[in-house]
Amino acid sequence: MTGADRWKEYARSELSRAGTRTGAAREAVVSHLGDQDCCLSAQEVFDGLRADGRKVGIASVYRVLDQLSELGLVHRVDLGGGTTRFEPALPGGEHHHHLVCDDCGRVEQFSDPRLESSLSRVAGSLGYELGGHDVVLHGSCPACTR
Amino acid sequence: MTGADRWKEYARSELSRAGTRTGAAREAVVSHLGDQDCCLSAQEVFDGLRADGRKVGIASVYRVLDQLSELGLVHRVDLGGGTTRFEPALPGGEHHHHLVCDDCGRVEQFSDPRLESSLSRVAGSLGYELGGHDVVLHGSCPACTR
DNA sequence: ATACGTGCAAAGTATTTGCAAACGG
DNA sequence: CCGTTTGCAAATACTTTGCACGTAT
Repeated sequence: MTGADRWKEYARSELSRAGTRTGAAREAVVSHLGDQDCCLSAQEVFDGLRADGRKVGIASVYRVLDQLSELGLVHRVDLGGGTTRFEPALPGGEHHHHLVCDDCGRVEQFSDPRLESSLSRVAGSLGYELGGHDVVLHGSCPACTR
Repeated sequence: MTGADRWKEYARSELSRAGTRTGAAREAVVSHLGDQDCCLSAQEVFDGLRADGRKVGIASVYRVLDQLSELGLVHRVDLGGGTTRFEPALPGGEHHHHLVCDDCGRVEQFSDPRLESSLSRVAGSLGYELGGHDVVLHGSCPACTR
C-alpha cells in the first residue's frame, strides 16, 4: 500500500471515529489531498477537484481543511506570501520542513534530527510544552544561484 | 544610546542613503517601530500612531513597512493567524525567532546558535544559498500548561 | 518647479459565515 | 425523519492600488 493510500484510510477512519458523516465534499478533498506529495493551498485543492470534474464549493474545501487540521490529519504550512497551505500528516510525529526558492518559487522538503532536537531543547528551556513548529527556509536554489 | 535609538538612527541613515525624502508618515512609523521590543502588525502600528495623535493613513503604514522590509531594515514575521508582523532589524545578521503560546497568545523571543548551525547545514547540503529563515514554535507557555 | 510622499477611498485576495437545500444514518 | 454536510452568495479581514494633493529638495 502506498503512503498516499495509507493516509487516506487513516484520515477516513479518524473522521468516522470523530463522529462525522460521509459527505461528497469531504471525501473529495481527502482523496485529492492524499494523492499529493507536496503541500497545497485551498485554491489549488479546489482547482484540482474541478479539474477532476468534482463540483465542490470552495467554502467546503476550507471547511474540510479546517476540520482535518483540527483533527491533526493535515498540517497547516505557511510559506509566506499570504496563503496557507495544507499537507497530509501521518501519525507518529514524523514530519518535515520546507525550503523555498525565492527566485523560482520551488519548494523542497527536508528533515533533520539535529534541528528537531535543537527546537525541543529551546522550547524546554523556556518551560514551553511544544505543540508544533514551523520552519521555513528562504533562499536561492542551486539552479537560480548560478 | 539605547538599542531602540540606535535602530532609528540606522534606519534613517539607510533611508536617506537609499535616496528617499523625509516624510511625516515614514518618520512616524520608524519612530514608533523603533520603540517596540516585540513585533507589531501593520494595524498595531497604525493604532499606536493614532494613540500618539499622529494622523497617518493605514496605506502609508503598509507602504513604509514594505519599503523598510525591502531595505532590510525590518523583518517580516509571520506567526500564523493571517496577519504579517514587523520588527526592527539591526545589521550584522543577529536575529531571533519566536515562540507562540497557542492558548494565551503570548509571544517570546529566543535565539540559539545550535539551531542556526543546523539550519545553515541543511541549506548547504541541498545546495541552497540561504537568504533568510523563519522559525516559529507553537505550544503552551508555562502559565497555560498547568 | 518637480518629483516623491501621503491620505482617502476603492479594489483585490484569502478566508469565513449565513442560510436553505441535499443527503447520510 | 433529523441533524450533518454542502453550495452559493454575502460578509469579513488584511493588504494593495489609483489618484489628487501636499511637500521636501
